[in-house]
Amino acid sequence: MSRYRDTRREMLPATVTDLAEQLDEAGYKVTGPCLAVLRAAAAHQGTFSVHELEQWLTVCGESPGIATIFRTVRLLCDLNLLQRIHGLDECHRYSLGKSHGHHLVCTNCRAMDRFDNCGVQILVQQLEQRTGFCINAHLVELFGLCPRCVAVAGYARGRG
Amino acid sequence: MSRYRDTRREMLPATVTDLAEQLDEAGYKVTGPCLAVLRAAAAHQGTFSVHELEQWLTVCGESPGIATIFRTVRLLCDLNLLQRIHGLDECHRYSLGKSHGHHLVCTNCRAMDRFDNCGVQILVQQLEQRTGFCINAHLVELFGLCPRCVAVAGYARGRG
DNA sequence: TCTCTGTTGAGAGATAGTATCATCTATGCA
DNA sequence: TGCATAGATGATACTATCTCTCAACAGAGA
Repeated sequence: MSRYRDTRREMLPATVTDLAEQLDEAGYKVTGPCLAVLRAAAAHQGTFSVHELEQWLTVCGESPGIATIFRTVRLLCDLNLLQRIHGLDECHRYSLGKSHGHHLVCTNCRAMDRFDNCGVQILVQQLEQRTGFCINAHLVELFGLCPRCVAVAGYARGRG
Repeated sequence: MSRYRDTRREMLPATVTDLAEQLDEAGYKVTGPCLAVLRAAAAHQGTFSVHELEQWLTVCGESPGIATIFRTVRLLCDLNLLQRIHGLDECHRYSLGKSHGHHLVCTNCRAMDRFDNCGVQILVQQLEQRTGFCINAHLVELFGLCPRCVAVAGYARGRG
């Protein structure tokens, strides 16, 4: 077990503490650079890219190497503490959150809402019968405008 | 209108002819290198990457520059004749097909089935009410094993 | 304090994709 | 048929994302 629990716990926001504890429990050392990446991730509501984390850390005067940021992001993904967001055109954004969450992403401001029950079970059953596939994973992401952007821009809506 | 219709039509498979005609109708010249990329795409059942197209073309003794392949792929995407496949970890594969198709991809052999009605309309309505988002696009991709891979490997199934 | 083991970070490199620009080619017109 | 022109090509350089390697560093236990 790392020293993280003893020395740093009190001064960190809950999300960071939580993430750090899970890394700790998974047997990884929660070091300074690692903690910095966690803080950067936690500081970003909605979605973020690795580049954005790097910029945030630079602004804060902490800049672990880009390799460390990528490494920590990959680790968090492996532990299902971080989810990759699949955009319509890009796949280089992430959001903090436990496994099997789906995302509702604002295409204007990148705000994000998360939902769990995506209701594709019936579809999965139908397709398994029709195609003979054995379906064991799915990806459901929704895109649109968040209430604030709708209010600001008054965009017309359409269906994809 | 390009010369493509007059000179090349008879010697090409139907998929290629169809794609070429649509490029033609959209005002693009269907040249030799362009046609080669179309043939490469049509030759790949299921999904393919740009790198795979390049390799296929090289093997066939035709190798338009990588820029041309990317350019043609992007053009086909823009015209909705090609769809980007969002995998769980990668987003660098494509499949031929018209707009708003969803994909059921074999994670073992990359075989692909397509379906249109993904049944997320109810979910969209519920989420719009709950979150205030104005949802106008969605991404639904399913992953599993195709019948052949199921038969060969006898994989146990699980739910994602 | 020493040793061992895991982490960091710099840098090289892989992969995906774009931008630029000289050259080529199809097309329309005379 | 020849010419002018617009659009396509392809080589190359470049950016972005991400991985790999390895020496140096740091924490934990003896």
